[in-house]
Amino acid sequence: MSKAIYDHSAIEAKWQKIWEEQKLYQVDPHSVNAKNKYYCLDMFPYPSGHGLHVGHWRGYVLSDFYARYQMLQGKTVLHPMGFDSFGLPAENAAIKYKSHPKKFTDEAIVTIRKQLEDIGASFDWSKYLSTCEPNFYKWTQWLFLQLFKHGLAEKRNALVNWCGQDQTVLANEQVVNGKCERCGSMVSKKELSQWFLKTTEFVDELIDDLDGLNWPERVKSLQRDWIGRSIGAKIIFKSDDLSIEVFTTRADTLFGVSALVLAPEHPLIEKLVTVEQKNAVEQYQQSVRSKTNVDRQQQKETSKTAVFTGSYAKVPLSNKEVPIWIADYVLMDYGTGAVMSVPAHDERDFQFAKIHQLEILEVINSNKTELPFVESGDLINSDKYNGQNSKVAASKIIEDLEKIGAGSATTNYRLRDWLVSRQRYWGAPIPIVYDPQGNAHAVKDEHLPLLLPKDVDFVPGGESPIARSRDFIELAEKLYGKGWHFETDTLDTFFDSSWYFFRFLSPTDENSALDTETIKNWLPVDLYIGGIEHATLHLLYARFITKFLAKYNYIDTHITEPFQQLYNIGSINLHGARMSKSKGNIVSPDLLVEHFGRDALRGYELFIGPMDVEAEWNNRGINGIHRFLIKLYQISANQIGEGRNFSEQFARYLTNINQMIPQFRLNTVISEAMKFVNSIKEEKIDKELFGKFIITLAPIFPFLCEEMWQNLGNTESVFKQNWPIADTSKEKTKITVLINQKFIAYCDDLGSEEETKQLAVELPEVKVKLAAKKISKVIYRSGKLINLILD
RNA sequence: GGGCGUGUGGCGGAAUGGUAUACGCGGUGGACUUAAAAUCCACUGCCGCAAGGCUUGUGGGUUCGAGUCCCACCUCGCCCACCA
Repeated sequence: MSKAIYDHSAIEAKWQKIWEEQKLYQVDPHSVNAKNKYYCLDMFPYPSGHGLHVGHWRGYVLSDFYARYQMLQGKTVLHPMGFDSFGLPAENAAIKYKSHPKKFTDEAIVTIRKQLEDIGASFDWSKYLSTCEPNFYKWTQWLFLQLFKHGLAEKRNALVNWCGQDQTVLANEQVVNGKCERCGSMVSKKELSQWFLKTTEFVDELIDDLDGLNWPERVKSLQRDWIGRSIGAKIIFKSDDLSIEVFTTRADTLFGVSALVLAPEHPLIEKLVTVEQKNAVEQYQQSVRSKTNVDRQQQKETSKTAVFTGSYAKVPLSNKEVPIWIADYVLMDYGTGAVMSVPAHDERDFQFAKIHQLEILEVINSNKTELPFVESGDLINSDKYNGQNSKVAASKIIEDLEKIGAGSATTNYRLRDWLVSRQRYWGAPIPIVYDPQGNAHAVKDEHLPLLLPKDVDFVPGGESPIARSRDFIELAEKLYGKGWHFETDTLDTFFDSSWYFFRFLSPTDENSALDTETIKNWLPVDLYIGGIEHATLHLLYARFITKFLAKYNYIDTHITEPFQQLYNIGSINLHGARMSKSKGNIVSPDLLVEHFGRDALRGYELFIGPMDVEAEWNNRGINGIHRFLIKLYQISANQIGEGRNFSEQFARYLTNINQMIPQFRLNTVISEAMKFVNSIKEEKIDKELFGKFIITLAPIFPFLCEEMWQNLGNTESVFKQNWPIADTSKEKTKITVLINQKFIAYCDDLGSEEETKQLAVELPEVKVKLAAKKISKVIYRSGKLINLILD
């Protein structure tokens, strides 16, 4: 038998070129029947100067598997790729090297695009887009203006998150444990006038529509928790003529209130504080102000610092007088910034009351001796509500409060509006122009894109770099008149990525942002692949934008969700840590590709372990896949012909992988393929059967499979074929014979216990074990096993 | 503190309640080679010369049968965290 040489470099170069010439992956989205489409999308990358590592490959290989698999299922597959190319890293690099962010970005794009092509993924590059290009951000600006026109983009004063390192404000979602999500430095609070998008307008849909999505439960619950819906009541407490509003989820415990507690920043404090307490209160407020948010939150149970205002408030319905306190465990930016303290039935209030010697009155009956008792039960010490169940009592109390104008049922959310202004250069300018009186107006459509000015020193200085551009100042006056000026902040780059998946359907359309008809056919995305780190960032923003566009008919109103199925790929680690340039534990794919080939690396990325969990990289593991490919190639070159009938093995293989593929179990798909190949050994295999086998492997090993496919005499691409149909008709039913739980042999399943037992006891292996012993019991499971229990 | 995971050979990992350790890596021995690499073949959970016994974090339970289901505990990991 002659040795065929598996020359991966030659094979890969050959098919890469041919596929490109044939435009194998290019689709015309306008011509496709919606039923037969498959939109497969990767979270598009930021063009980092560090290039791709083997961890990045994993996601792209996975999405490419499904793109190609769906082609073989007869679907028209859209699998586009582009770059999320505005953002801080390029700008910071430019400052460091006294260059321009565009230059860094362009260079990185060239490198990464080359690396992406190396993967051999089925990207349709004709749909390419890059968010920093004017032909994209023109429409990003347009989108912002649509939000503005519908009153969903608004400039307002607010206490916002400020990153001193990056010299810009951040959205709530970009603050992680009090630190900047990008640079890790401490975030402080600043009162600033900023642009907000009203994500809270869609808050209920953002929670409720999660139910219909095929997303990992983990991500759904992260979003639910982030949005944080709590159903409860607003209750108004009177202190002389002042009204203090609190939010509570436990209106049933109203008769157990022993104090009102306000956040230190609460605006009513000034009016509430008595002369005697003035000094103490001001000192307390001062001490809180000097704490960072993290310090403030890290105290938790250990200490509940607080100060008394000297004033009292009346509890509605009971008319009890309770003291008004100030404590920093109450947060100004949640609810109303004030709470009613019920020590007997709330952990925090209990600690607070113990430290400051407040009354602890039980109003829910519990058998437990230990307080606080936070569950529901029947009311006690609550006047006419005594004996009622707390759930019932809560709604009754709210009803009664409503009658006297002292409260109402309400729902409170943790989600805040999305702050999108950034005081940095490398982003899309916010397309707003101010008249001489300072009123905001939309930049006219004919002036879009409002280009980023070039004459800018973009070293950050707390105000936006483009405010210092002469060109930008002059342009505003030229277009709009004397005294007019543009907004000088830029848009959060998450705004760019919140709509890019629509633009892939018409990336070069100069007349409109959205191709509504095509979007109607192609959205939602069928499979979206990326890391879990965007659970409450990008994925939330993209859902918001989609809901906005659907509500106002920019897209078909049925498309209320952007991503039907989401899959989170587990990270690839080295030495126990996620690969990153800063940790210095990067494995580059380039040498592996050269040595083992793209197919082998693709296969190993999938073989390394389950797709949704982290995996530890081991360079040597790729050997196994490479050997497998060599074996495969040998068979295709030398062992095709009349020989043993492998149709039974193949049927089993196909049945197994058909189950595994929808569950993303691609590591075991490869195992199954290896088993099948191992069973062939040196024997001949039927050409048609082997061809079917090649088709099933083509999504993983596209280059080699196309080569083998065409070497078998086929002239059309393997990706134009149909996925084989599993033939289960020939499968014989063999079942396991056990004696006292131990495996003994296989035997035919005759369908009934009696017949099968007769057959089983005649097997030589069974006869030996049985000897003179008596069978006391038979357990027969049709199609599975027969278990003979001996005395 | 709350939520969600996880625990199987030297390693990555496999196993609709039915032969635990598939598949691969690594290792050992052999073939080929002047030699090496590559490739191929055999063996490779643990104890034992063997027969045989033991083994899925620990302890219970359900079952003819448990890595898998139930209860309790331990380990490690991730996320959220004074959200009223």
